[in-house]
Amino acid sequence: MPAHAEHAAGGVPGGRSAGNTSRRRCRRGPIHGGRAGDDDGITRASRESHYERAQVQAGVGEGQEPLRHHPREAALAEAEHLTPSRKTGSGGDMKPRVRFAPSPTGMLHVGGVRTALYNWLFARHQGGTFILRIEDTDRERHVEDAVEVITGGLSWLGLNWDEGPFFQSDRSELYRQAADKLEAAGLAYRSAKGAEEKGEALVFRAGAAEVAFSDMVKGEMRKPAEDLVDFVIMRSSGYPTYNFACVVDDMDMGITHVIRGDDHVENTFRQILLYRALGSDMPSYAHLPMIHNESGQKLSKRDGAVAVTDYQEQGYLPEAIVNYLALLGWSPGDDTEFMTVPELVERFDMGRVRRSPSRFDFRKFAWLNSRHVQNTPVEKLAALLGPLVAREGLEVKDEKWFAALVGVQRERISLLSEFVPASTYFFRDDFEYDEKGFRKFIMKDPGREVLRRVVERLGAGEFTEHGVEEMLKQLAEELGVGFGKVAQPVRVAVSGRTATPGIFETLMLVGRERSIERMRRAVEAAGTGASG
RNA sequence: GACCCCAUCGUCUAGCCAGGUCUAGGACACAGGGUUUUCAUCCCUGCAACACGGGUUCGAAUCCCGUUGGGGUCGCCA
Repeated sequence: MPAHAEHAAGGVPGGRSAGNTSRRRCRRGPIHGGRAGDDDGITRASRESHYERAQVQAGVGEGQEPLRHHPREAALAEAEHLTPSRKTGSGGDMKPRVRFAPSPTGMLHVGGVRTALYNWLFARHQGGTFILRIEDTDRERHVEDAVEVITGGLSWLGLNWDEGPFFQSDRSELYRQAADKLEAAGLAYRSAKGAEEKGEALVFRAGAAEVAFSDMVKGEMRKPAEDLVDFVIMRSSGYPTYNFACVVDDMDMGITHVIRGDDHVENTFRQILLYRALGSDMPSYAHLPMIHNESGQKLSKRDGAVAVTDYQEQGYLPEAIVNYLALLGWSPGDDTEFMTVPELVERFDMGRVRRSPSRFDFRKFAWLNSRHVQNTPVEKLAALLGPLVAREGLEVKDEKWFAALVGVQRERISLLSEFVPASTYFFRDDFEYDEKGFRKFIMKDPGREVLRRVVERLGAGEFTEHGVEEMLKQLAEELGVGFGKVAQPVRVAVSGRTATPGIFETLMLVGRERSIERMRRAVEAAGTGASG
């Protein structure tokens, strides 16, 4: 890993600076006038030149071009240049390098997952690199479990990373060096003001220049100098603050596009100041709108299920989570909503990300999950459901039988967790009868009569769906009643419920012997008037 | 409060940048109906939105300004 100072000062090819500089220069003119790589960065940076550069970059002064009319498109157009065809210059690999940089809090939040997903989709769509970096500067002392929650969650979702995970806690030297350079250049000063403990923090001089950037989703963003104040970059404890570590790392890792939640826009202004001071061009930015809860606020732990593991437990499929989260703030432009992961990768486009926040809608999420459940091959679904069945103490004695069961229940559940409760009577005989159903279909005519005759005939004929169908239909005819009058008593007797899969499939799944036993038992219960 | 961002059915959204083809399209949810052995699926129908006010224009959901509303950020947290 190259030391960051060399990287910044030398304009090392392969990093972000070489390619972006020329791009910016030709596309933006003076507003974001290229300059990184033209000088030695922090080694020669005096405070004045820092400010001058900033002014030029910010478009302050006479004869400047007004802001682009469609800044968002400009930012997007720039991102488009990161295509293989543009690779030929001396800049080396021009493909985007993005990162997901969560802090190890012990859970992977859906908002974080959405951020990770958009980074991942952006990278995969363009053939770029997706990097995982753990932001553990010092607050949380590197809890191993917390990291596994993140890596495990991303893996489960299929969001594989190409580099990392890197840990900020392992990179102190890098921050130290960068901080020293800034201090030596007079761009930062020591101060004990507001110290929580003894000792001095290193404070960065915000300077007197406006900061502006073109966001890929929000368009032109700017902040006047007077709204930017000095801020701490190195704590008195010797650890870097978030903004500082983030910039140093993004530079060092050659991050070309920073894609994160828009709760970071204020940080972005400060971070841009740091790029300038460290003599680097800045990356492109995409600030994603927040995901809100049902009351319209930023989704937080208080809103119930927000961790991926919560959804995992409730029986959401990873592809459904990915699909739903992708749709929260982005759409492909036509009416397509159900999409597989490869389709998402194919169609994802930062230019179609919305600027306004969206609410998390559990109903639609569940609906989408049901679509994915139905789209999942039976064998795969059976493998997923097996453990859930075992967890309830139920036993799968026959894999083929289980696959058949999964096949009939697949279209009836939207969450995997619904499978077991909906299927218990297929596993065990000690179910109770639905009170109303028992009275209506078994106590009343022709309930008992139907069951007596079915018991007689079921033992004899061919026990196949077709054979049973013939038999039951003939019986309905004999009794001069509709088919429902025959099917419902059988259904309640065999399952205890009024709603089950098709009666023939249900009978096949329960089996001949057990079906007969259950119907006898129902007749008996009806005789004693007990339905329990 | 200051600064920043946002604003189409209850929700997710298409349309907006390149104004007319929009009596605003789709989806979820909801209501009604149909298919059907129950459930589910499926099909049909319905309900339901351009926040408000100005301006520009022959013409505005689309462009501009303002208002209102909502959100975000204001840490030696990330």
